[in-house]
Amino acid sequence: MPELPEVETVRAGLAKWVSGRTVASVEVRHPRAVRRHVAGADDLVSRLVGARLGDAARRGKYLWLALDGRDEALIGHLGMSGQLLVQPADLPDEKHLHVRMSFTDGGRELRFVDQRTFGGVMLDPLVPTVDHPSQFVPAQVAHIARDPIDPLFDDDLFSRRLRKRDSAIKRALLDQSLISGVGNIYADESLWRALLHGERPARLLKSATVTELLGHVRAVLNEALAAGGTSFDSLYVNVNGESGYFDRVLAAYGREGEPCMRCGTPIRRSSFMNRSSFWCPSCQRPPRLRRS
DNA sequence: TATTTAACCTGGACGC
DNA sequence: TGCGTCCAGGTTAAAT
Repeated sequence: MPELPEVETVRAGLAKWVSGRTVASVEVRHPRAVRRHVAGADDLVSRLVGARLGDAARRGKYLWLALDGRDEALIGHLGMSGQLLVQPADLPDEKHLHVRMSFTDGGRELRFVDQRTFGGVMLDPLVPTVDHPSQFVPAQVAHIARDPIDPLFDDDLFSRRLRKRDSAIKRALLDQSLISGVGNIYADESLWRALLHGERPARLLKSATVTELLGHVRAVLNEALAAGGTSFDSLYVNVNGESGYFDRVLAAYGREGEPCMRCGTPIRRSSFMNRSSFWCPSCQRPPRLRRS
């Protein structure tokens, strides 16, 4: 599942293979893949053809390529199963190929492939960021907080905002407007490392505990980034179609019934927000007062 | 206003 | 073999 390390791996691939190239043609094969481009597929195509793609940027799980000389960017979001692939034009179409983009140099195509179509691509105007107005992000990304490996991420601000939340810590970690880039997998891994149960109320955490947790979040993300991301079912791949291998070192996520790597207690799975949480009942003690 | 829930979607796993 | 059901989860509109 694409979280920050996976999206960053894809961004680096786009910077290498796509930035600086001029769009020759765009084929939208599935309208749902461009549903967030409100002006429609035809508008997306007409505005992209002839545009030169600039630097590849990312915030949280969103990535985008600014269009040279224009105040707008091509946004991509991978959702849960999206892939942005750079493929030879003569390679057969993928089963779930939804958008194909060719370039004037006649080189490899950019393809958006998505089994579950939660992701998509769109064009969006660039707007100044609230905290650093000299920086620009697409308008649809403006509400997304910086991610913890962003040099401009404000640790103190995050701690203050987190400890005002009247919700559980895991729910807060998944709130992209508070901290971006963390999904279900890395939230569970970070909480396991920090010895924190995900149902612990955020507002009762001490500042030092939040600082320690943030350190674990950063460590997990950086380790996953170095490994090229996580892969469980081949749904996540980089632009060349290769999978990461961070899943080999996951300590909690997906390990229900297996011994905790720290204490040997079987990892437990519990229902959380229509998905699952994995945690050690010995290392990560649930709060005494469960939320109703 | 702040927080929580449900819906979106497809294919693999599983039980019968 | 075939059918039905469950599950995975990022985002956001709708509900509370």
